[in-house]
Amino acid sequence: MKRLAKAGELELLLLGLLRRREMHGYQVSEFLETHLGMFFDLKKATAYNLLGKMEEVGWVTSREEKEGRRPIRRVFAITPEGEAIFQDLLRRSLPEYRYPAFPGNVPLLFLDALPPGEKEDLLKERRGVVRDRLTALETHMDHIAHPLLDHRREILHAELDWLGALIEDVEKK
Amino acid sequence: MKRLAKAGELELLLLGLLRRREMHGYQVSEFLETHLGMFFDLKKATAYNLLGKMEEVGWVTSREEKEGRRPIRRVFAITPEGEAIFQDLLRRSLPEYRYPAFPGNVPLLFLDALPPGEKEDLLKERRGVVRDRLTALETHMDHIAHPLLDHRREILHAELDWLGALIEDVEKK
DNA sequence: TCTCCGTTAGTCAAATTTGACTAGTTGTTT
DNA sequence: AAACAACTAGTCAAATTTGACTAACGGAGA
Repeated sequence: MKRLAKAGELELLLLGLLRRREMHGYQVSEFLETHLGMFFDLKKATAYNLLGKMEEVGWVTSREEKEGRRPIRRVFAITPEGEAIFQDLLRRSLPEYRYPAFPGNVPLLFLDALPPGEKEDLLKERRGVVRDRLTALETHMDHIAHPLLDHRREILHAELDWLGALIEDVEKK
Repeated sequence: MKRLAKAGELELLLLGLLRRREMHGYQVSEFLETHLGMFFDLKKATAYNLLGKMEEVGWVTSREEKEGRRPIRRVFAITPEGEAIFQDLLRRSLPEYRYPAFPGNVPLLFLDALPPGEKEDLLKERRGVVRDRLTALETHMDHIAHPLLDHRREILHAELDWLGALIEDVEKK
């Protein structure tokens, strides 16, 4: 058996899913896409890759399954070692906080490159987009409740406030 | 000359830097690390790679420079085509808003896996970490002002509020 | 019943990103 | 002045991630 790979959030995510019930690869990637795609972005091929690695190190097992005349599929299940890793990883990563990356902020470095009038227009356009996102989210939240949705609302709120202040600042210049 | 590559934030960032003044690769990567490392995370090797690609498509040029007895270095400068791309990219990306990824939120999906007492403890520990980050940032902000620092403060604030509400929720359970 | 289309299940080559390494230069200590 | 650390400048192989592809099956309509 191979050496322990270092585990990150993606491994935690996959282990956490397999903990609920065993799943075949397609099921995993579909669940990720439809239920968690809003929050995390783990593509199908990456999921398959990670599942393969985690099998190599013994955190998950797989067996082949043939149902009806559908193509054979590999069903993954978490092992006791995987569960141990999950428990450890959960406890170590929950209290951590790493500041997320905001690649969308890059253009904000170069506001100086824009003529005075256009600058405000583009910022206001951005604010409009954020506003729309927020209203869409709040509508959505009438139906479904989840802490991560609350999180997103808070973040969008913060973006709005910040953009508002920035626009004011740029305007009074 | 090669076909146009599709440009993203990283290209915008590099073009924006080279717009101010020409720089050699090491200078670029050092500037990224020391001045922008807090905000964006673009490693040295990636920067070199992108500079190479951007040279292939004609957005930047490079010439060799020998200073004193130091090793030869390649000095990169933006071209008129690069400037055009920069202008276009800036105007298209500024009003966009893509929600950032929060990989650190993965463990929050699995709070159910923790016994009642520990859950609150770990969440409070996380809140402590965020709080410390915020105070550190506010101290830092007494000396330097920058919209992106304000942005970070707003985000950390939002995290704190959200964590507070979540902890309350979990406690009253 | 034949055809076409969307779903299921997964693979693969190519693109991207990174950590580790090299190798010369300057500075510092003893 | 010898030894050693730290800075400069960049390269490279390996790991990661992705978009595009395959191929079989099930169902709907003509």
